[in-house]
Parts: sequence; structure tokens; C-alpha cells
Amino acid sequence: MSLLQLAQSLNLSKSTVSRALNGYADVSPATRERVIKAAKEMGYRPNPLATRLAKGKTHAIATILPLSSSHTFITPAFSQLLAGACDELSRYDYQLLVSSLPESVRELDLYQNYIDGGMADGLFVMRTQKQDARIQLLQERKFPVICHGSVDKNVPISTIDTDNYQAFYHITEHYLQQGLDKIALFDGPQPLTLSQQRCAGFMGAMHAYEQPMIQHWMQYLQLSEDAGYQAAHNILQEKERPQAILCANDTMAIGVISACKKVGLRVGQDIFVSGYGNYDQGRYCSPPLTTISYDAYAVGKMMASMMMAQLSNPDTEIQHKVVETQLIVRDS
Amino acid sequence: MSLLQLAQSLNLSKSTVSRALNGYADVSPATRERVIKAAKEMGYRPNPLATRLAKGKTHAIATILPLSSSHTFITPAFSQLLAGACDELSRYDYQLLVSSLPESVRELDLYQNYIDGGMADGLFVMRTQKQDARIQLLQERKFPVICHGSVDKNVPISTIDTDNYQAFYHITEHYLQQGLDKIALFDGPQPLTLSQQRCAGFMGAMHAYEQPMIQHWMQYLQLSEDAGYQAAHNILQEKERPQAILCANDTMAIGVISACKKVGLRVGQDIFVSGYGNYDQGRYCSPPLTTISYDAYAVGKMMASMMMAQLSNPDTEIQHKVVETQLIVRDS
DNA sequence: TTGTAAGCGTTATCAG
DNA sequence: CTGATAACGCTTACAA
Repeated sequence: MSLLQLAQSLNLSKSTVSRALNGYADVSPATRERVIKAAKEMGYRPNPLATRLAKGKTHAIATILPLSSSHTFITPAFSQLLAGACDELSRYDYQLLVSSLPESVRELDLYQNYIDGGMADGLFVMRTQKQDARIQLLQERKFPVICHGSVDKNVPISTIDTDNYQAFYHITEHYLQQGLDKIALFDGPQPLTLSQQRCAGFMGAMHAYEQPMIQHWMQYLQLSEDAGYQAAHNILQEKERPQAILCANDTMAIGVISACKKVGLRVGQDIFVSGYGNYDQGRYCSPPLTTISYDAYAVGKMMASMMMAQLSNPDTEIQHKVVETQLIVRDS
Repeated sequence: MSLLQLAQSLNLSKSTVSRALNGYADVSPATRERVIKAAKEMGYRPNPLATRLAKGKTHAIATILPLSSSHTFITPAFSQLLAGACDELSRYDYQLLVSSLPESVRELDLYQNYIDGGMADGLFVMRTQKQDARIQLLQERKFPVICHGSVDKNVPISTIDTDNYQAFYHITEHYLQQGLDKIALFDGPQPLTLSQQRCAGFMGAMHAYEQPMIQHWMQYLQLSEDAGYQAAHNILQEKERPQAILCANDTMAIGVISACKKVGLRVGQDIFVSGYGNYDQGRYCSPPLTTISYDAYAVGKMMASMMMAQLSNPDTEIQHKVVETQLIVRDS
């Protein structure tokens, strides 16, 4: 059932029917009613492909999964974020296009594809980096983007992120106030802006409390259990060991806890460990993990609505949203 | 840069250029080479919307997230599955369309939308039910579908699922062989085919070992921690209590373990608990959870390739793939 | 208020 | 082998 068929069955032209259906003003109430009624009866559905071709909009926002080759898959936080984005987009009749990065494809090529491929009206970029080639590319081409993670001040792209600095300042302070001042930081991969902010938060607190920092206790690691295990295992061999280890996410913290147990330390007594993200795995590990929590679903929704705002009005002001985090103190 | 522009710059017609680019035979090698070279130089990219409109194919497969209103979000298994599907689809230049079910929308309406909305060439249906209205709808309209979960024998739709019967037969047998014969089954929601198969597997083993089953120890529950906790808490009040509780997934099992601890039972000694899915949360809970594992990423890939097969040839035989599971015995 | 006709960027059918 | 020309189904000036 196409627009043409519907129009013919009503003895009207395609344009009139189109206008009636799309709520344009210049169509008589009587006609409009007739059209709408017929459309409903005959079960007419506009072909979205045709609409989009005509309008030059795809009504889709794409995001590239940070996964699969590394076999780490989606973190719980990311899947909540996806759900939030999905829900919000659907309110605007937009779709979420999820694509993965196949082994054989270079990441930038995939972005390039989206830029001049016309498959999406905008892109969500996750986990920004300090000198992010993706951002640079997208911005040069003026492709609509919302980032999860910061970008350079002079780059006119809207972003959203948790308050990484504040979160790590806070948790550092938490341990310091308990008299634990020998603290290690197992940060995320160095290029990520979130890692740098967390590091800054940690150092900020250490400075404020006039605590010395031990260089090789501050490490940039992969966000994996294994990386956490290895690094902790190494450090804990030394004569002097930290009283607390702050990890960049819960997964890494789980690995650190294993290493602590391995060398006979009681987590929550001899040594303390914290994570980030408030994943299930941390809630149920032993001892339950002290962590930093935030509402990833809400972040996803926000990314979607920021995107919609930008698409509907390209002059929308750039904004950098900062999301509150919450320290969840458990037994670790 | 459109096809027309490219053609003009080469003094050729659109059709010739199109044919050259799409690898049709009836174009001279010289021309083809010239066209391909120019296309590359000028950075020509076909507009996918136009291609799809002309071809009548969207090159997208949709799936509807089982989530968000319930705020349970995506299970780890499901996100791995998504990643697998995504990866495989991309090899065929297909996209994965992820949509959620907004609060205000009826599930069937959303499916209806996909059927006559022309937004996707096929649909992945997850967690089939016994009398599944979605399946019925899709099948009536002959919409291409691959199901995760069984369907009625006479319904001509391809499916893939883990071997639920076998898995639960096996784990039941595992406990029985250890002399634990008072076993409870906390199954998933009754309408799900997977619940019924697991129940059958459990009963099969109990029969084979000539063990009586206790009716009210066999319950259909939500796949949530809370449901597990409540149900276990109730049952454990009674004078006679089970020696083992088989749960429909790891999340539920976590709840059951909490309840056991609450009433002072030592899991792994006084009572045993198992899950399904091999989620992280089970690997790290205390004691580590005995569970049933399978390769969800591979399942996703398979669903994608089954879909591709069906789309490329509608006469492809219906198949029902069964995926092996693996019993992972830990301390619970 | 309605209709005509020209796009949107491809593919596909037929002549030549 | 190549080129018109008509789809695909919709939107949108511009006329009437």
C-alpha cells in the first residue's frame, strides 16, 4: 500500500494526501479527516526508506561497540547506556544503529564510512581519548556527534561524562580520612580522558592532604580482571605495599582482590580495594566491593536528547554535561 | 558526490557507471577500470538509502530489547549475543537495528510496525513463548524471522537455542550422583519455552533416578535476584528443605544464595545452589556459583548467518539448531 | 485548498 | 557494450 495507491483510492493527489497525513496546515479539515480515516482503514504505512531519501535524513543514530575483537564485550554500564539511548531516541522516531568493529576493519575507516556513507544522521562516540582521531575526523567533516567523555576545550562538540575528577578525589579522601594514606591507583588506559581525570582527582586529594605519591603505584592498565590481578600481584611482592588500591572499574578490582587473597591478605582489613561502575560482579564478590556508582541509563537518555537537540537546531549551544557519581562504601 | 555527477564527469551514463561499480558482466574492462578509478579518486560513495529504496531491501535486521521498563536491562549473555550478531551481519553489509520497548508501546504493536513498516528485512525474536503471539503474527505475514528459543513443531520458522533439556537433565544428575536427591527447581517464567524444557530435563532426570518430586519445590519465577531470594526464603522456613536448588539463571541464583545465608545455611555444605548462564556475578560471588555455560557470542553469530541464508534464499530449509552447554562445577 | 511535477540517488529493463 | 528511461515511494516548490 503506497501513497499513490492511497491517493488514487481517494481520488486525490499524492501531495494532498501527504500533506494531510503530515499535518500541514493548507489542507481542508474535511479532506484531512477523510484521508486519515482511509489511511487507517487501509493500513497505510509510509515507507521509511522513501521518506528518508526524500528528506535526506536517515532517522538513525549510530554507535560503535567497543568490543568483540578484545572479547571483553559490553560492560554492564554500557548496556544500560544503550538501553537509555534507545528509549529516548524512539520518542523522536529515531533508531539506534549498533555496529561492531569487525576484526578486519580499521576503526577510523568505520567512522569514515558513517561520515560519507549516509547511514546515520549522527554518531555517539564512547570513551574519548586525549588526541582522539575519531573526534578530529568527525569534527572536520562537521558530522553531528555527542561524546561520552571529554574533548579538548576548543573542540566544538557536546559531551557528557561522569565527574571523574570528583569521584576519585572523593574516594581517595574517603580512605585518607580512615588513616589509610598509602594508596595505589590502578587507572584505565592512559589515552582515555577518563583515566587522566581520575588520576588528577586522585592526585588532587593526595596533595590536599599532603600525602606523598609513589610513582610506580600509579599505573595505567587495561580495564580487565587480568590486568588488575597481574599488577597487584607484582606490587604486593615488594617490601612496602599500599593500604588501599583504587581501580578504574569493578572488573579490574575483582582481579586485584583475587591477587590480594592469593598472597594471603584479607581485603577489608589488611588492604582495601575499590572499583568503579557498580557492576553486579562487584556487589556479589567477597568482600562486597566499595565502588563508585552512576546512572548509566540516564546518561544514555541524555546523550540521545542532546543529539536530538543538535539535529533539530545545528546552532544549539555546545554543552558539557557532568553527571554526579555516588560513593558506595561496602566492605572492601 | 552522486552517481549522476560521477557519470557526467566521465562522460558516461548513470547506468554504465552503476553497472561497472556493481560488477556486472556487460561492461568493457577498460570502462570498468576507468570508472572504478574515478570513483575512488573522487571519493564516491553510493547513498545506501537510495540503493535500498531501489532494491526494496533495508539491509537491516532488527531486534527488540527485552528490557528497560522492567529495569533489568540486558543480561550479559544477551549483550554477547548482540555482539556476535552484529559482527556476523556486518560481513554481509547488514546492520543491526536495536530497539527498545518504550513504556507506552504495546509489544505486538512494535512488531506490527516492523512488519509493515519496512524498516528491517528481518527480525530476531528472543525468548520464545509457548503460544507466542509475536511468532504467530510474524509468520502469518511471512516476515523473515530467526528465533532464539523453540517454536511449535508445525511452525515453519528456524530457531536456535541451547539444549535446555539436556542441561537441566545433566545438572540434576550431577547433584543426584552426589547423593543429594531432595532438589528444588526455580524455573524461569512459565510461558517461556526454555522454562518448560528445563523443567522437562529436570523431571527426566528425577524419573530416571526414580526420585519423587515435590510439587511446591518446582516454581516458575521471574529471572531476578529478588524473585530467587523470596522463593528461597519461603521454602527454607519449612520443616523439610531441599538439599539443592536449581535456578534458571545466575542472577536468580545469587538471590537464592543470599536467602540461604540469611537463614544460616552454608552454601556448598548444608545446601547447594546452581545457576545458568555463567555470568560474571556468579563467578565472583561467594561461594563461586556452579552454573551452566554456553557461548552466547557464537549463538548471535549463528542467528545472523541463519538469517542471511534465509534472506538470500527464501526456500532455505527450516532448521532448529541446538547449542551445547557445559556444566561448570564450582563450590556451590 | 488542491494538483502538477520535479526532485532524492539508486537499480533495472530495454533498446540500440 | 552503452544509454535512455522508468521505476522505488515519498516530499516539496510552484501553479492553478
